[in-house]
Amino acid sequence: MDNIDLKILHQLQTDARASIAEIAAQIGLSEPACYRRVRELRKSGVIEKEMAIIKPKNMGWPLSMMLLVELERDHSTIVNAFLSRINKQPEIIDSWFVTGDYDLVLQVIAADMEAFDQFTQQVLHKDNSVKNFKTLVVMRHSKAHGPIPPDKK
Amino acid sequence: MDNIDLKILHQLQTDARASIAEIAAQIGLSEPACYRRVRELRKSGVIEKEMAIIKPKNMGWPLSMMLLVELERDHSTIVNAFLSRINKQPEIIDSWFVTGDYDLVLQVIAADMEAFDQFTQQVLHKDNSVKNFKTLVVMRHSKAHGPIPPDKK
DNA sequence: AATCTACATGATAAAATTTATCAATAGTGA
DNA sequence: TCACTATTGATAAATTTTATCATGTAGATT
Repeated sequence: MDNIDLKILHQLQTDARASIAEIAAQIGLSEPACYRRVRELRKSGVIEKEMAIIKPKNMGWPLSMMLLVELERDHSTIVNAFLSRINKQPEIIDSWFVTGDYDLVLQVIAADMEAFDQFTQQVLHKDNSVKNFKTLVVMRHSKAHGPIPPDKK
Repeated sequence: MDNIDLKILHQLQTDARASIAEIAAQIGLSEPACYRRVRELRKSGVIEKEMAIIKPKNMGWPLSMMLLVELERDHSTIVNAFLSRINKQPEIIDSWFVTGDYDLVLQVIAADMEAFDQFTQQVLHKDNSVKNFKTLVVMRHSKAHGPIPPDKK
């Protein structure tokens, strides 16, 4: 994993559909050499996946929330069970297990407020592992999926 | 935007490198027809972009934080100015403007704690728009970029 | 110093995929 | 029924990805 790889990764975070030829030109490398690096980055798992980014509202999910969850206990077995349980919910599109004033940050999408209310009832209120949670309604996703810079500042 | 488009979008969120032929087969459509739909979805902006997903730690950013920020004032001009200012920071890879107990949720990456401390000094403490903020240290990104389901539950 | 090995590179060619062209089909409203 | 529009499928051309092979460079060994 050298500087060239980092540049490739940065490029692919901006546009995963750029052709190998374009990337190769950008970083001054031959096409096959660039191709092999990209292939290795994919195979090794450094590139987790390549995916389309779509605004939830454009797929019929106009509401987006950030949930700050506090759990009852910190025991890892319980936490892991809880995480694998809730991560099955398709409405939860991102979930971060954190330490600080809360234990979990969830990004949840919903078709409407009623559906969101149902979600909280079934997934959170019913669950004994949840002590409480706060809902932040997303008004604007003001910066989305910024590319991770190749250099540390 | 019909059901077929939604299925295509779901597919592309799982794997943006699937060939048109694969997608077409999956949803029972000819290759050219499928191709044209994908092209329109891209052109119309429904597909915002296609990008590689990479864990920050694999690019030399081992630390990840969620910041819960409270702003001094709600005036939209001030808020917008603040947002466009901080969104320039490459360490901020996602930023949600929300309503509730906080005004802003930021995902920030850092090479180490010292760099993170510097970041908060320069970007947050120095800024008059910031009333205060809480830091949640990410221990695990337990669900990442879940695909947005094509149907509303 | 010479040589060997491991590894990444570039040139080229083959395979696969994307994209354009065109004729045919299905659905709409007059 | 008859145009009109929009979408489709078949085919072919253009582009891109991928494989093959020979070359070159750096580090280790004799």
